[in-house]
Amino acid sequence: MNTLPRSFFVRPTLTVAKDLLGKIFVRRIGRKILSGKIVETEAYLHSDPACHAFRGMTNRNKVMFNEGGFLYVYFIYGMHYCANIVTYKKDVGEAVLIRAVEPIDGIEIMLKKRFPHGSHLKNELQLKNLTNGPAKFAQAFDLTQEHSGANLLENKIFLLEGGKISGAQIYTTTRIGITEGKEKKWRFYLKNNPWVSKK
DNA sequence: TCCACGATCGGCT
DNA sequence: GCCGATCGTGGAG
Repeated sequence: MNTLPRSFFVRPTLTVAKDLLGKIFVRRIGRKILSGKIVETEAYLHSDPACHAFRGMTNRNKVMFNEGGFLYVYFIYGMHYCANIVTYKKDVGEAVLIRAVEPIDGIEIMLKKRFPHGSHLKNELQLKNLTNGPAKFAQAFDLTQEHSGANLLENKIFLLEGGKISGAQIYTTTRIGITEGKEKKWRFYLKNNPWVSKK
């Protein structure tokens, strides 16, 4: 499978948000590999008040002003991290939030990250709860502030071409957890996928 | 300096 | 369906 090139990310953000569905997010920790198929995304454009970059560059959001193909991780609600993929051109300030993935490789490691005090039982509920939400995905893949700014064309955190996704498999709707720009239909997910966080 | 609030989750009713 | 946890951020003063 091919690694996604810079040119994939340096395109209009709504296009990238849709095209990211079905792609494989990969994180290498030493010799171990964690991977999952992206099943739910949200787009954040610089002209949109819900976007962190809306009011210009700050210390928190400066990573968003890179050209497409970098990771932007931020801390939210005093306890969670969320991971985004920077999109479009340098100095614009746009990104796509990864809201959910379907786990593929490294499920045992993800279980330990998500349920450090839990049992070893890998029941169906635990499997689903692994990555069916933006902060759950970040925790399962051990993505924190220190990974913000990572170049997705290097070999630690990167994306792979997955199977083909047709437009008919994609559902388009409004974004979650915001008060401004809530009418915009900039959330995309794969129909009938159990890991999608909210129908 | 201060302070309201958030791209959430999990537990409880 | 509702609510509490918990703190960084940035806008206001």
